[in-house]
Amino acid sequence: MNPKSLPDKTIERLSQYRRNLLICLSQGKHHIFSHEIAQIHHITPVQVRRDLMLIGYSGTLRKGYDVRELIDLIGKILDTEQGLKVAIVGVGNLGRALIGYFSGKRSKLNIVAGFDNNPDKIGKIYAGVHCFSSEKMSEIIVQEGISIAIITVPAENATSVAEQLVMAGIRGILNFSPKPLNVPPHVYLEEIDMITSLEKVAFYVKKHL
Amino acid sequence: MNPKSLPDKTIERLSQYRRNLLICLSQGKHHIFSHEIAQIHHITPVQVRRDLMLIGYSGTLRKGYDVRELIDLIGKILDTEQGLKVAIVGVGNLGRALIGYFSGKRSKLNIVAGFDNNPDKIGKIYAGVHCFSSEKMSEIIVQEGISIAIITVPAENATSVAEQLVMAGIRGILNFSPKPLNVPPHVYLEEIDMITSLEKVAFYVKKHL
DNA sequence: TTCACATTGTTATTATAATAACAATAATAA
DNA sequence: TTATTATTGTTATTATAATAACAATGTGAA
Ligand SMILES: NC(=O)c1ccc[n+]([C@@H]2O[C@H](COP(=O)([O-])OP(=O)(O)OC[C@H]3O[C@@H](n4cnc5c(N)ncnc54)[C@H](O)[C@@H]3O)[C@@H](O)[C@H]2O)c1
Ligand SMILES: NC(=O)c1ccc[n+]([C@@H]2O[C@H](COP(=O)([O-])OP(=O)(O)OC[C@H]3O[C@@H](n4cnc5c(N)ncnc54)[C@H](O)[C@@H]3O)[C@@H](O)[C@H]2O)c1
Repeated sequence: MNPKSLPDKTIERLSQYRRNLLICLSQGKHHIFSHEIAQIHHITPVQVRRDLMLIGYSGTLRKGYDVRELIDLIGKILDTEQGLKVAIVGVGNLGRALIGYFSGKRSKLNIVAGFDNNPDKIGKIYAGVHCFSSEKMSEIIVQEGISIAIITVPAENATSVAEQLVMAGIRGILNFSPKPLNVPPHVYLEEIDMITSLEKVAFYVKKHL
Repeated sequence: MNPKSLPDKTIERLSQYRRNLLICLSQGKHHIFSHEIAQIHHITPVQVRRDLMLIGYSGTLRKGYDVRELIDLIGKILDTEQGLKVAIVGVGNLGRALIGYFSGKRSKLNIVAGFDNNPDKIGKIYAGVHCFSSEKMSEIIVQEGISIAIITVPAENATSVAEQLVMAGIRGILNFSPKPLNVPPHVYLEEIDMITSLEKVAFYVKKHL
């Protein structure tokens, strides 16, 4: 029940379980077995039960898990009650795609601002998200109490943007630029490196060629 | 020297090393120490040396590693000589951003086709990449010898698209849809789940709040 | 009632990755 | 020349994650 000690990979899977449990619920499915959850995610039932054990959730023998209860428990672990505010820095091709994708989806994670240094973009609204000048970034982050930032600026500006974000009090960063970033320990950093992902696919394709 | 046995994480780092080594080279830096590579990626020098040991590369004592040689060796491991062809299925917001991002960058991984089922998009060219009807997908994949596919269709269509791709002989898939896919063992699958990544950031932010 | 068994929950083992410890050596300084 | 040191290369240890083994138990069939 102590979320401080949950394995990283379990956190990832909880997020995925929840998404698909919500779909189950919407289809009128109220109970689910570990092997059913496993099948959806292409993992083993043991892995599922172990994850649920770690979060202290018990199912009913021969009846499985209560979908609603499980969704709620995962929410208690992953979400904060009031939700967290998110900003996107760099409203370019990827930034705009992400705004469209994320905004309105998660009730507990709201994109409340975009920042860009291109005058053409400043003042515009994308999928309901206002794009501000990056000069006002620190100010707005503090004012609005934004705690998470998504970095989608070109690689050459990613380092300085990250520094500004840290200075402004951001607590978590999701970095899409291929530039490795360095942040102090109190800031959580997650990097999505699509070039590496694609090259990895290529490597394994080559291997099995 | 046997690339069959390289750890997955080493493969990822090799891709990243190479990218930054190319930048070093372009800046006229011809030799580099393990602690310099480490600093760029915010890892330990030991990790770097271990990776290089695993690929059988030796540096020179007190002089470090030859940047050019290292880049070439990583290329020998990650790339195929003739390169591999890549297709993007789903030329929507994300698909188009990716086309713009990837095309023309990597000489050994070329996006040679896009596929969509929306008539408005079929026949159009995005950043030099022709968008074809998804009905012609199998045909063109076989014809062109495309071995890698990037899936950027809506979740509800991801499963059927993946099946078609496997049937057409695709050997590696990079899936951006949040739908977990199932592919036979001879097809390598890499999934990028941005919702999970963002929720993970939120979890750790909450934890340290 | 009793037994079989489907399913959960937990512990033990193994696999993978990261870190630490240390051995080797060539360049430099004394 | 010899000692020092910066740096590489390798082995040993520890940490993390996945898998396997198995114990527990309520349900329903016989
Ligand atoms: N496009 C993709 O599909 C894709 C995929 C993977 C990674 N990336 C990475 O994401 C980043 C953005 O890619 P993109 O294709 O959207 O590029 P883009 O050029 O379309 O967008 C970048 C945006 O950032 C803005 N910007 C630049 N410097 C800034 C600063 N200091 N502060 C605020 N805004 C600033 C620019 O004005 C522009 O709007 C890059 O680092 C790229 O490597 C992109
Ligand atoms: N937009 C993002 O930033 C983002 C981020 C993460 C994940 N994703 C995922 O990527 C996928 C695409 O997102 P998007 O925002 O680009 O959506 P989108 O609606 O803009 O694009 C989807 C495209 O796929 C095409 N399509 C639909 N069914 C198809 C089929 N069977 N064959 C071929 N083409 C088909 C549509 O015509 C459309 O052009 C979704 O699964 C989404 O969950 C998107």
